[in-house]
Formats: sequence, structure tokens, C-alpha cells
Amino acid sequence: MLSERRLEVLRAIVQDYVGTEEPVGSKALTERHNLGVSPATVRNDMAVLEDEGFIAQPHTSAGRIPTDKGYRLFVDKLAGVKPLSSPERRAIQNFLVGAVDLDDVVGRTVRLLAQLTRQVAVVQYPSLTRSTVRHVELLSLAPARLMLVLITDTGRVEQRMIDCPAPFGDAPLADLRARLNSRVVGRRFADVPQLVQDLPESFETEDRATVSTVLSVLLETLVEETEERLIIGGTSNLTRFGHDFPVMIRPVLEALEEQVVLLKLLGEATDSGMTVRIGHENAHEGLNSTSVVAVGYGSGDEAVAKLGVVGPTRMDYPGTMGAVRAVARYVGQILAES
Amino acid sequence: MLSERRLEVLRAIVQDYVGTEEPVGSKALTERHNLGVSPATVRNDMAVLEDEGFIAQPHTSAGRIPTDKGYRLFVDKLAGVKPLSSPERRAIQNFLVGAVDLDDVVGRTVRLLAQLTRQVAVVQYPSLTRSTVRHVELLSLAPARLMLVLITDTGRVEQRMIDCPAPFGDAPLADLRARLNSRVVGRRFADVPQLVQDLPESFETEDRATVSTVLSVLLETLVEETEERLIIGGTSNLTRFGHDFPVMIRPVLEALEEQVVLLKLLGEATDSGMTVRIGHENAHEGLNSTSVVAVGYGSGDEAVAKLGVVGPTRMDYPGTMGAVRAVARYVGQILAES
DNA sequence: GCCTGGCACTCTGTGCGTTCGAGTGCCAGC
DNA sequence: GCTGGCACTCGAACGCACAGAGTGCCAGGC
Repeated sequence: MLSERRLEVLRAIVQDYVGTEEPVGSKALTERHNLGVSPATVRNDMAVLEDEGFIAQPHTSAGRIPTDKGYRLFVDKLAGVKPLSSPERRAIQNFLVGAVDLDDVVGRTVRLLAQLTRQVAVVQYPSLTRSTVRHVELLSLAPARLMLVLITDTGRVEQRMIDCPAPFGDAPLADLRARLNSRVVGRRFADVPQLVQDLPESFETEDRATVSTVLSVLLETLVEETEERLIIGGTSNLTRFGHDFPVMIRPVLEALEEQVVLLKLLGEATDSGMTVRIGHENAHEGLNSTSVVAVGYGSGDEAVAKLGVVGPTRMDYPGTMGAVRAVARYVGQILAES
Repeated sequence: MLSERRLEVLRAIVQDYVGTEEPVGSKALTERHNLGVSPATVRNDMAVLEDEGFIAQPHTSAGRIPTDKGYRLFVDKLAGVKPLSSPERRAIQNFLVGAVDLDDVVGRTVRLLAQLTRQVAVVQYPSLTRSTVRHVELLSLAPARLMLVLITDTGRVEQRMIDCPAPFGDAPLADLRARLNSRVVGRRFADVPQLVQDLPESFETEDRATVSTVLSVLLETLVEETEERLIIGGTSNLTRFGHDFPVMIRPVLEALEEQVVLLKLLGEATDSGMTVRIGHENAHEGLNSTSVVAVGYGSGDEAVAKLGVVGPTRMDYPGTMGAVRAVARYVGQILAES
């Protein structure tokens, strides 16, 4: 096990490196932190830390920089979560007050988070798995063409065009609309399939094909709707990534464009508490030089979605974690109120 | 006026510079294009072109690069719009086929455009100002609570909650729904206000307040939703910007994050035909080193929204313009079909 | 046993001078 | 009006020396 002082040296290295972006040497360390020992001693400690894989030197005779493993230890054992300053708290509140709808809340949140952490922010829309159906509407646009409109209790609306296998009269349409609504309104998405399963049977033979088509489109829409959306912001902060950044930034931008990757990224985060993935801990290769700080948020006690930031492994972990946690809390409050 | 050959020299300079990203000299020019004259002659022509402001030298004794003014002339007079290759055409069709709803169409379009041009793509959602109403639906959620759903001919759906001043029965609701639809379906948004103006009068006194409320919400929705949304994609293509790119890319990313800026950008484009804004022609400072190629698209003969790409001024204008135009056409077709 | 000062060594970054080559401008001649 | 020739300019590339920061190791002291 590492001695107390060696941990202290690691902490100092992480802090200095995060601040200066430059490899930190033994002399500079003793000058900036009063460790109570001489550079030579620190050098010995550094040698041990390097053997253990917590720090590395870019070149012989350069200072040390933390490895992913070093950051990991730092985050787990050495760093707390820095509470926000009160101006920051106020900024959060001001920023989120006055949001008019869900899109607006999510949009403001992502901007806020990006601004606060000076990194790339990712916010997932509240998940719909627990949503219920408020209304299903069927409109006849042409004899063999319908439009399906699905309204959820979170105020989201989805619509789909349907080409019917056969013309469908107004009477069966009204009938279908009424039956459909009486069965599914107020129900959870997940329960809908069983509830409508036997509907086609109660229609005339010639209409059954159409009814089946409508139902399959409805079910499809429900499934798709459950797929979670997310938005990102603050990509211009990627420019603060480092010096060798053209080569670093490319895969990150690419990864950020793929919703699937991001969803997986946030999804990996455990439900409770904050998750920090450092460098190679991220499954996606393009994000191997980044760290992801994510946390769940929600209107009640349950987390309904996640939010977080993506930044260079060399980031201010305590500050970032503090900001992410605080934003998640405030957003949860806002959602609970509305 | 510039002689034929001088224009030819300018064209050659633009083409070479776009290809190589390096200042092009007189000797290289004569080797790569058979201009039929010697380097010395080309040098004289270059001197003239430089005097006129079409090209510039980064340093004395370096080759020339086109200026914004040079690109402008190139686009206006020297370059056509390059038609797409047939594999590209097929790619477009395959890419857009199978889109399930408007979000999907727009999402696919932006990815397609980014991929095709290898630049940043911007697609505006079909605007509602010139759109027509396909259907208005009124749903009763509670005795004094309605939901208004507005469906446009571009497939966009907007919904609003309405708290009624008084309970509203099913019969007047059906009545209102029918009358509303018979008056506004197929009409343009702008015409709706007059068309519904006198509707309240034909209802019982007790229902008039509610009808007025519904109408005012409808009109509000029409106005509000004229605010246009847009999405962007292909930001990772920014990494192909150039060598000094860290400094270039920053303001571009920032500009791209501001919807307002982008909307203005697309809005500046004239209604008919394709618009190319080169470098400093862009009002926004952050985009002074980029060019924007934009064009309107729509389901019918009229454009209902714009789409385009943002890239370095040093871009392949004919190819980009070809791709943008082709995509706009196909999207228009897709929209018209649905 | 651990810390310390000292010392030799190893790199990188920087500044400087030189060279090389691409490119220019200009001029005289065809 | 085009061309070949020529002197000139200037940036990129290279080599080189040097300063500075940092390391590893060792012998000595508490």
C-alpha cells in the first residue's frame, strides 16, 4: 500500500498537471506544495508511483503526468466533490428559471452545464419507459391513407403516416379510434401490446388487414418513442483540449455525433450516484482520451434520465463532479415542479 | 475587364489551391494546366489579378491563393454546378428512403449532406409560414380542458393545452372541430386569422368564450411555430479545415451552437436559387473564414425551408453546390410524397 | 531506516546561422 | 504581347550549440 505521503504527492501531481497542462517535476512540486520533504525524497516517491503505474513520464528526463490509473485513484480516494460557489448556484437557478417546456428545460440545462464546466455537456431526455398514453388520434387523409397521432402524458406528440391495404370507411375509423382510446388511454407504453392484441377480430373481415396495419404502426411508434433522445452542447470547449488536439478532437467529435454511442455511454453509468469513466475505461475507442462524468436525474426519487459532461482526462474532477451533481439536482427540482 | 486567359488562370489557381491547400505558383500552374503560355506570362497575369484583388500572396515570394473576391468571381462566372455521379444519386435515394417521420427525414438529410460534402451540414425544419394546414384536431381531456393538435402539410405536428373558461360539451366540440377544419384545411397559415374570425358568433353564448380561447391559442401556435428549428451535423469534418485550424475552428463551433446565428445565416439566402456566401460576406464574424452554400427546399414549387453546408472558403464549390442542390431536390420529393 | 544534498547524465526546447528552393518581378528581345 | 533570362526575396529545413529542467543514484546524517 502506498504511504500517506506518496498519495499526497500523487494528489499534488494531479492538481498541478490539471492546472498547468505540463509535466510536473519534483522541484516544482516541493515549491508549490509544502510537503515537508526535499525534492530528492519526492523523486523517490515518484519512482514508486511510476512503478505502480499511477504516473508516467512522456520522455526520460521530463516531469511526470498522471496515468488513467492515477486519475482513478485520485478520484476514488483523494478528491472530494467540490461544492459550487454561491454565485455559481445562483447562476444555475437563474438559468433554469423560466423554461417554458421540456425542450426548453433540456436545452437550457445543456448550455448551463457546458458553460459551468467549460466542457462538452450531454443531457438525455427524460425516458419514456414509464410514460403513459394520453390519447391516440386517427385521421383520414385519403380513402386509403391515415395519420396516426400519439400523445403522451409528458406532452410529447408523435405522428405517423399509414398506407392502408384497403380503403377504410369513416364508420370503422371512428369505431377503431374509440375502441383504441378506451383501451390504452392512461396505460403504460409497455402494457399496450397485450391490450390491443385482439382488436382486429372484432372488425369486419375486409377491415381487419387495415386495423392490423394501424396497430403495428402504433406499437412501432411506442417502441421508437422509448428510444431515448439526447442533446449535446459546448462542443467549442473541445478546443481547450490540449496542444496535440487536432488528432485528439477528431474521434471525439465523431463519437459525439453518434447518439447510439452517447446513449451507451450514459447508460453505462450506474443508476445511483455519480459515475466517472476515465480514459480507457470508456468502451468507445474514440473517447479513450476523454473522461465522462455522468449522473442520473429525475423529478422524483427515481432517476428518469442521465446527464453529464465529456472532457479531457486532464480535467478538474472535483469541480466538474460538483457542477454535474448540482445541475442534476436543480433540473430534478424543476421537473418535479412542472 | 479581365481577358479570357486571365479568367482561365484564376480558375486554375482556385482549382489547384482547393486541391492542394497550398499556394500555387506560376510554374506549377503551367505544368498542370495547358494554358498554352509560359510561366512568365502567367506571372504577369497573376500580377494583374492581384492588383484587382482576386488573389493574394501569403508572403512575398510564395505562390498565390484566391481571395474571397476571387472565389466570388469563380463561383459567379467560372464554375458551373457539378452534377452528382450516379453512385452518389443512388446513395441519396437509399439514404432517404424509409424515413418514418419528419424528424427522421431531417435527421437523415443532415447526415447525408454532411457525408456527401464532407462538411458541416445545416438543415432547417420546414417553416410553417408558407405551410398549409392539413388538419386541426381538438381533444377533450377533461370537461374544461382541451388539447389542440395542429398538423401541417409538411408533417409537422404541434400541440397545445387549453384551459377553457367554461365546460365545453361534446356536441359543440365536434361542431367546432368540423367547422374549423372545413375552413382552414388546405389554407396557408397566414390566411387562417381572417378565415376563423367570425366563428365564435355562430355558437351559443355560453360557448363563445371557449371558442374564442381555442381560436386565440390556434393563432398563437401558428405564430410561435414560425420560429424555426434546425439541426446540424458533420462537425467532425471541421477537422479537415486546414493546418492553423485550432484558431479557425473555435469561432465556427461557437457560431454553430447558436441557432439564432444559423437561422439568420440561412435566412439571408435569397428565396430562389442557390446562395453562396463567401468568407467575409457572412455577417457573423466567427464565420469569416468559412463559406456557406444554402438553398431552399420544399414539397411543392415553393421553398418552405432552407438547407446548406458550412465549410472553409477553400472548398470545392461546384461539387458542394451540386450536392446541396441534389439533396434539396430529393428531400422536396420525399416531403411531397408524404 | 528514511531523508537529504550533491552530482553526473539525459533530454527537450530554443535561438542562430546556413542553405536550398520555389517563386517573384523586371527587362530586353523576338 | 509573349518569352527566356536573371537577380532577388523569403520561408522552410537543417544543423548545432546551449541552457534549463528533470532524473537516478549514491554517500552521509539524523
